[in-house]
Amino acid sequence: MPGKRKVGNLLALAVLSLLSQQPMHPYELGRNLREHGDDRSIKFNHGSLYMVVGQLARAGFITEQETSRGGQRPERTVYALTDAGRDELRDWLRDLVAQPRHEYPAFVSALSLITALPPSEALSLLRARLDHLGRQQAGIRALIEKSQSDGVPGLFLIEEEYRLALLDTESAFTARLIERMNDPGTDWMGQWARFHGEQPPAQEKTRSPRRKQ
Amino acid sequence: MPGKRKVGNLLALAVLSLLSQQPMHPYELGRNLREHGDDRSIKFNHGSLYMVVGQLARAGFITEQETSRGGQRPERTVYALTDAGRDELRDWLRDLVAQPRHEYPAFVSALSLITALPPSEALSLLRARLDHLGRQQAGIRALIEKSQSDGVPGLFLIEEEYRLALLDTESAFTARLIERMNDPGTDWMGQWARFHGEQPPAQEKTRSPRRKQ
DNA sequence: GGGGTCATGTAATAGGTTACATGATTCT
DNA sequence: AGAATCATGTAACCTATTACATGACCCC
Repeated sequence: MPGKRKVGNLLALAVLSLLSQQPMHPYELGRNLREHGDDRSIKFNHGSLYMVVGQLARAGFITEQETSRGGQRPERTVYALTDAGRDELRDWLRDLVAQPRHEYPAFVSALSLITALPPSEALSLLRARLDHLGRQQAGIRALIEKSQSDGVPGLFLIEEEYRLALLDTESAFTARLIERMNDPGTDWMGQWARFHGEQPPAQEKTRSPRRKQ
Repeated sequence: MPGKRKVGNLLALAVLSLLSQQPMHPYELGRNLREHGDDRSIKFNHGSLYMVVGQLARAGFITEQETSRGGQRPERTVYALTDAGRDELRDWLRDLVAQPRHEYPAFVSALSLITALPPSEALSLLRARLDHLGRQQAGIRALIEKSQSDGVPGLFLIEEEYRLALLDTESAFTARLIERMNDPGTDWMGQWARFHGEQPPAQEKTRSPRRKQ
């Protein structure tokens, strides 16, 4: 429903945002993204950056401003935001904040197929995940505390706080899943064992109670 | 770190899983994915399906079994899982369950750049999001209840429950963010207003307290 | 002064999405 | 019978990731 953007990669949004502060050449964009840790929130790699900059230029959101300054370095081009680019930045961001969209986290996929594993193995894998999650949580907590003690205003930590909240939820869910599997009251292990290894029945899933036949 | 898979698209995992139950031709795979609502957990579109099937075949995880049955329909090819494919399915799934990996949800990106919007606008956009989230939550709750009353075992609803848990977290976080913005004690709106519209300072973000200079 | 790594970018390849094509079935 | 929809796939086009290239600076 939300009409396609000319340039869809979120990396482009970060580029627009940086250029809204001052003109830069691509490499500088990359440096800023890394230094400010934006690459934790937005997938970034060298190649994609140049691609995205090219797309933005073709779409008229940014323009070359000057070119080939500096001694004998390989010809760098400085880009600046256009008015259209400024509009796109605002509009895109508005959309992103206001409109949640359906996403596909890997763990959702994993859960939807997990019954293909034998139940006892699934249990131990879930325990391993819980372990790793704990480490990640600790990492983010440390990061937040360090930033705070470095005087970074709380405003600039919200995305890490959000990420942490997601991790907490995932941990809690995983732990609860393990419990439910072990709880004989739910008979999950029984169902699981019955489905596992049988051919057709793993079919009968979520919706669509098999039309009449 | 986790060595690249020959075929990386999660849709391929779903294909392996379906073929582990019985051989099928691609269109049938698609029908099953849709009918069982797997397309809520795994991104799916017609074109990608054929691509992925091709990749799996080249990688030796599946093979053509028979071809061109049926009257004058356009030549359909039935694929079956190979032993290598069965191994890959298990191994991939194990990895996916046990190892959480860094992801990039759109809302994290949005939060990391949200200060580019004027604070009052951000507030109303967040309220709008909260609204949409509420609707999505209601939708999933309804789906789960309907499935339960249709007799679908709880085991097959875990991925929807997990998704719901994520939504709940996002809602709570968003609501709390709105509160904190309105709380004069935090002075977020003050900081925000100061950063917003100023050129360089929106720089000073998360990590890296600007090396000495 | 030669071996790394920084700075800067281009090109080749692989991956994924959209559009196109066409016989069969069903609806009105 | 013509329109819509299903069934089935191929091809064209974008996007994104990896690999390649090369002068400058920095370290011991």
